[in-house]
Amino acid sequence: MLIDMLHQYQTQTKCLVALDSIIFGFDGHELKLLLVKRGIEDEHHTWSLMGGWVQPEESLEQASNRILFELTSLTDIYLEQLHTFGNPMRDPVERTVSVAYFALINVEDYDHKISKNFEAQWFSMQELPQLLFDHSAMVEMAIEHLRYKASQHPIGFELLPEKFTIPQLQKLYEAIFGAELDKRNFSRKLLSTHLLVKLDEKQKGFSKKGAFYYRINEEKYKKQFNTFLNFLPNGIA
Amino acid sequence: MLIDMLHQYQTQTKCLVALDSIIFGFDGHELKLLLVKRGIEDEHHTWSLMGGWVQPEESLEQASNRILFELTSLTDIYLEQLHTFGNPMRDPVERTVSVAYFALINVEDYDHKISKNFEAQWFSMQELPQLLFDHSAMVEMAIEHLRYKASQHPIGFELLPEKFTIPQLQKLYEAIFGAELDKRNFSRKLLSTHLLVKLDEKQKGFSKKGAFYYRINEEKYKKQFNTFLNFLPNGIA
DNA sequence: GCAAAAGTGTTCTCCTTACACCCATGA
DNA sequence: TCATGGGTGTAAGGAGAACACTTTTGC
Repeated sequence: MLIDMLHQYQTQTKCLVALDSIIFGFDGHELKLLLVKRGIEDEHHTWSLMGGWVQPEESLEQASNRILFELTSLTDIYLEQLHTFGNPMRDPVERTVSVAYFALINVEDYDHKISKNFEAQWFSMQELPQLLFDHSAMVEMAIEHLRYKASQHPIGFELLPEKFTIPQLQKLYEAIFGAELDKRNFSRKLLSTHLLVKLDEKQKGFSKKGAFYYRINEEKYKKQFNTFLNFLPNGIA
Repeated sequence: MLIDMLHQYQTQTKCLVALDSIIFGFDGHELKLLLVKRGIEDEHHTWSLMGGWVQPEESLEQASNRILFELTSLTDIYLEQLHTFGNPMRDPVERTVSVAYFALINVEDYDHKISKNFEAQWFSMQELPQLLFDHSAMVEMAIEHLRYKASQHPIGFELLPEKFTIPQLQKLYEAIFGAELDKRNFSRKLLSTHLLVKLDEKQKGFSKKGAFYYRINEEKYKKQFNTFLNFLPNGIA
């Protein structure tokens, strides 16, 4: 027995499809989340994730890149689909299915380019305000995913400038996991991947000795992306 | 500057929201995929994933459970959201965003309960037919996810009957990964989790000696689900 | 008694961990 | 010269991998 598909297309109720971005940033000390203010009748001036509607002619990936660009003017951002949220009551205005993407950007890049069309602000993960709808659940899931992902891949790069030092990267990992790591073991494990290229330049102004900058070996990184490593001591996560 | 949200709700074009299920099964030897025949004008009698439309009053989880139940009459199935597919051209009839769920069931359970409303069939993963739309990409992603998940959690249970033997579970893992595993190391690693309860009963009829049945310790399993283990020799995956 | 699958133990190696000292530099 | 953070080496313990023989029982 076959399903009469064409009939079904016509009788189905359609649904609004939105997209929300969980945007993580790192300022050198703390992990941060980028939020925007939204004005909605009942809930005026609530902070929320940056979001938007999926347009008729664009894919979800395109929509997520567009929406991120509208806010930050950044392209080539690490962006990954996280989960789709579709509870009928999640948006009290009208039923909306929202596809959540999570993004990693470095705060420096962003600050130059912020769009004035939005009232946006970085929040420490420790001090998040009340969020719109089910956005808190999205953030929760995103941080969990970030932890998992960072524990398996050296994904932390994406949150740092192109040139970064190993101590910076370590601080980032410590911020993500809320735990202290041993610098000797961390740098050994990291360098053993051969994904980092040491530069001649040293970081100035922060420490007296100065730490060497590294950059990522893009090619090798892409090739090895699906290689599972283990960036964490066993006790954590 | 605030976004005028209410205005935006009214002017957005809506979209069909569907759901597709990648249903894995295991028959003791091979990993299988459950497909249904769909009749669509241009592409008559194409095999496809089991799918359906998300109804106005139901959540995505509810929809995925309902759709699976319609086909298999099974409840309490392992079901997990995989990814949402939204390319504008993925469905030539009309733009449809599809949320893919992946499901694990054991073939025995299913065979008694199959609904006659669908023409459904198990396919070996080695011999999949051409699939509708982007369903092949969904299957691809699902098998990858199954491999990852199985490498970290003893999730294979879900594909087996309630009582199962360790050699059965090993065969399942070998089917998932397409690799042979050492039975001594496999059973040691598995038993070290203390997630299995040995039963007094032995499997009859398959081997002469007979293997002891085990069942899972549900409580412990749920508690430890997020514990990452490592069920695979390093070389694999 | 033999074929076929079940079940079990040990050694070696490598990765992980824990831990402490010297180095370079700016003030 | 001293304070601050950067950078490296090593020894001990544990987990993973490789590997072979005994057990059970249906035929």
